[in-house]
Amino acid sequence: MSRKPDSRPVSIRDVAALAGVSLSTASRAINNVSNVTPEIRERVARAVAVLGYRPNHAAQSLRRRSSRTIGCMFTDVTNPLYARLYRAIEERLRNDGYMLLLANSLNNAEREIEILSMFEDRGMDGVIVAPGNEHDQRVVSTVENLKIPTVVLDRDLTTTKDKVSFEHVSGMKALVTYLAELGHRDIALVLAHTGNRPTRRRIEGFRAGMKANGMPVASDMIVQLPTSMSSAFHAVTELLARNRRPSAVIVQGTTILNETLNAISAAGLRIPDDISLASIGDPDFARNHVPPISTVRTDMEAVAEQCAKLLLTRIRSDGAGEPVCVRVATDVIIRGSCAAPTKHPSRNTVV
Amino acid sequence: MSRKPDSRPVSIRDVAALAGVSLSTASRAINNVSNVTPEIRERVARAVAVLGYRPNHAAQSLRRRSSRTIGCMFTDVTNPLYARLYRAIEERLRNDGYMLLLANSLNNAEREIEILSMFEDRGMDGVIVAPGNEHDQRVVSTVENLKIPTVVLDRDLTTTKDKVSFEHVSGMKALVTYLAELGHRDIALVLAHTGNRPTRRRIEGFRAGMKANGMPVASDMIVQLPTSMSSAFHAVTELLARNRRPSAVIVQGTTILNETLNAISAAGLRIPDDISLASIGDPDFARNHVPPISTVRTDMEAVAEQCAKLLLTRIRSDGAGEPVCVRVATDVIIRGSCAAPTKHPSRNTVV
DNA sequence: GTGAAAGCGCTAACAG
DNA sequence: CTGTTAGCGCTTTCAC
Repeated sequence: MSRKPDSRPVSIRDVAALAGVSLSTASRAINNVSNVTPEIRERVARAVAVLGYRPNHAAQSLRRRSSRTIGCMFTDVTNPLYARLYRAIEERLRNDGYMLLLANSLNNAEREIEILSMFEDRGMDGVIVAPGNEHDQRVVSTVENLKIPTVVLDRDLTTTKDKVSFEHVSGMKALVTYLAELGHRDIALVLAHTGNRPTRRRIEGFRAGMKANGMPVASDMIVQLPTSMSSAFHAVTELLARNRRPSAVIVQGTTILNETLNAISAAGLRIPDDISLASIGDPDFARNHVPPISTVRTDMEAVAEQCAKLLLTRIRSDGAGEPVCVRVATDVIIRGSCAAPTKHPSRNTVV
Repeated sequence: MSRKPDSRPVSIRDVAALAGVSLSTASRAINNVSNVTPEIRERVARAVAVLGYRPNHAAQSLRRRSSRTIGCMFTDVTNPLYARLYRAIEERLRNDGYMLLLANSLNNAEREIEILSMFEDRGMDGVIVAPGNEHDQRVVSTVENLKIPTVVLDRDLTTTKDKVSFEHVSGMKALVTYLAELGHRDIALVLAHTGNRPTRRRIEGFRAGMKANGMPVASDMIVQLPTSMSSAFHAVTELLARNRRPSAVIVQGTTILNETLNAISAAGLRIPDDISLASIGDPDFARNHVPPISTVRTDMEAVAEQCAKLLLTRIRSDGAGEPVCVRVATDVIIRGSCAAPTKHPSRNTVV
């Protein structure tokens, strides 16, 4: 049965020998490249099957100068948004035979630089990155100098790399408009304070939405939490205890949404009767919550699709061509957590 | 300045040439192997710096038969537990120069088999896997036949691979005992219905705990939800509406915890005054919740440490040695969500 | 201590 | 259409 003591796994040599053809013919047959007699192709295929031959990936990579691997660098997979995006990218890219290296940068500049250069050293065919340090000059230039196809994800870097960014502004604007049409005027926004694009754009969209609907935005209606881990509970509790309490709150991210729900419940308020709530980002539980939470979300499958397309195109063209910048829409998903504000019966305001 | 048109990146040849030494000496100097004159070492180092030489990973892998890469296969990174574990493993293994390939199996047997064989083909130095299909014979034998160092994570596979498993039983037992000592007798358990080890063991631990404290466990006090995505809200709502409502509920996982919180709040109950709540698994928001949720948790850093240790040992010994099975403790973290049951004033029971 | 040479497993010219 | 040959970039005997 077996001809070798299994010391060395079978190589393409063995296949060629068994099929009675040369090395290169075996290679061609296996890779369906150029013309090979059907009969020979068949013989080689059989030999492959008999021997259980499996190509050596390192050798292929070395020779082809391609690892069929894509590197992903995100701040933290622990963030459900990134987890979902990763899953979607993996799903999309596996169809093309790619596997993914995932590195968490944990927002650390040194580390981001290191990861990026490891990706390069390891011959990634491409990378998808969302550097936490959008403004760190060393990080920015490391990204810029990458010599492999690169997609920058939702960052405002000035770069010649391909980018895919989310349309936060129009989404936020639409959400605010929806709320305005419901009759809300006192709308609060609660989000984490990151210096990055998403936060900036969301605030921008919020402001634009308020303005477009002829509403002023009091500075204390935009609450930026120090870090994404800090307690939104207290911030929201404070918000709800104000003399003039907002009739609607927009909160960003899974963690903050959770804590806001907690705070609203603790305050004895009902959604949407006493207060309307909408979320930026659409964690699974938002849909299953009772009532389900309205959100403004970005379709991660679409994002993944765009990243993949850009990357694959760039890879195939060997990096040639102008940088492309794709924008992915952000949609308002209306569910049951927003309603017309009550005529202040339960508001703290003195009527 | 530059001597080459940058068509080919600099290779170790270039380094050797610039340093005026042979290829092999350059290699030895770079890898700090065998004796090399300090002076030559210095010259080579300088050449490396000047040229910006970076080893070709594919070539190294081919030659060394080691990719310095570990493959991780989990059901779904979207599960916060796996996300945290991944992050911890990455953190631990990067110290040893490893990067990680992450593949989501999505609980699909075909896919698990495919992923595993890709890991093998791609010359992973080791893999850490938690197959969703613990009982699928093909998956099991694929794992068993892997020819690379393997750690099976918290599964009851009969295998000769190294394993690291969580001590669910003792943890659950301790949690139930804690609740019992608080005075609870009607304790419900809500978890997702997976056929896998964690679920089985948790139920086992729950039962053991009840028994040890002289409490009967009514069959309807263990609620298994069809899938982890199904609505725990309704299940818990039903639980709370029972004539004899449980005074304490233990719920498993982030999603179910969320929905349970939602259901309790919707039912107008207070934690821990009206009902005690404890969680299996410790999502970040459990700690930040008001009141903070008591949990039984496994320290993912410890798990990562064990996985890494096992894998590294196995890699260094070239796979030799008996399979090792490590158990990681599961701890009860007491926070504010459990209290002595009230004397049924708010219970549905007719007094 | 250092160099020459072989070869990891594979693909891609280049001949025939 | 197939075989011969030359490397990809690196590590590692084996001589010196």
